[in-house]
Amino acid sequence: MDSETIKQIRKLVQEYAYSSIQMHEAVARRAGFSGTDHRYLGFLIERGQMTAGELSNLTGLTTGAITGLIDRFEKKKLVKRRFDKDDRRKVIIEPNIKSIMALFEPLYKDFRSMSEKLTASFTEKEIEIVRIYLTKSIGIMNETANKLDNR
Amino acid sequence: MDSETIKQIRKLVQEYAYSSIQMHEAVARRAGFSGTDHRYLGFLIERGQMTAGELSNLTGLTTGAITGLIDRFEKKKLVKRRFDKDDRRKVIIEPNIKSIMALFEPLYKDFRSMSEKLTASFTEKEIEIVRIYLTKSIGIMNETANKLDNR
DNA sequence: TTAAATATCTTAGACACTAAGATATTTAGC
DNA sequence: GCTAAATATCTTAGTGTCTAAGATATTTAA
Repeated sequence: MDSETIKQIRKLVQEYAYSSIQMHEAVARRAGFSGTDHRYLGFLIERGQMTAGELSNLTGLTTGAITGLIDRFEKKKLVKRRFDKDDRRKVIIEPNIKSIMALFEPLYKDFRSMSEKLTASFTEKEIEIVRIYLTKSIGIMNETANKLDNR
Repeated sequence: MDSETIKQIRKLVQEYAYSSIQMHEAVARRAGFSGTDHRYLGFLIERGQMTAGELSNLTGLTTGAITGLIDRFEKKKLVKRRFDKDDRRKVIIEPNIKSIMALFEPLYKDFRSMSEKLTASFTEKEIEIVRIYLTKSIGIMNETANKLDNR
């Protein structure tokens, strides 16, 4: 493999990350979220219900910040608080998938349609290459993040 | 193209975005940056010097926030302010590439090495597929972000 | 020459974050 | 069973970054 090619791909991956973040920020602004709340809703959608403490670990925010986060989401009826029946200290955050989706789906509609068209423009064999690339990259990024957070 | 495959890729792309953001956040924490400053330094590295106003447009922050941002970076000697010689109202932000790199490179070292190994594990033809996929995805994300920001 | 436009900075107030401690509940040792 | 320690979340005080509005400095255009 040409070292020039490797360099080119590295640059592309970096650009991809920035474009991705920019798009997420733009969506957040449109949905009326300040800062990072959009991302945390994403976690909740992706992983489903979790306790306040789990969300704290996942996001790196203190439990105090998480309390405020849940308050904001609850006020917008995007999540519900529920005490764990086996451990009443724990607060389970139940995302209201429907309301969250209804909020963001219109904003992602065009993106989704264009992305699907892009995927469909590849052959099955080609998209399998992309699939492998993405999967392994995700693994590498998670490993890096965990290492940096001493986990 | 199988609709199941398309769905799978969509999910993967989403997961990729979250892992990428998580890793960037972890790096930022380690480098001693609160919040979003890491990302803005990334813009400066990627695009090179720019005026305060350009950074304001790019980030969506007000000019007041940009003033504070540059102050923080300048205090850490990561950028320098310079007046544009043709228009002395403009403040050109000159990133100190060396100091910024020195700050982040150790944190990205392992990631970079793993990523390069991953890229090298594909054939030239395969990586060309990945290259096309990433390039077109970047285009789609930029278009989406611009549309949402009414640009 | 001067008014309008432009680019950045300043300031006051809003909001989310951390750190530390309070509260409520569970676990473990006796 | 009782009590101390541990755990999970919430509360509070203080900090930092953001926006909105207006100030300042410079350029452009009439």
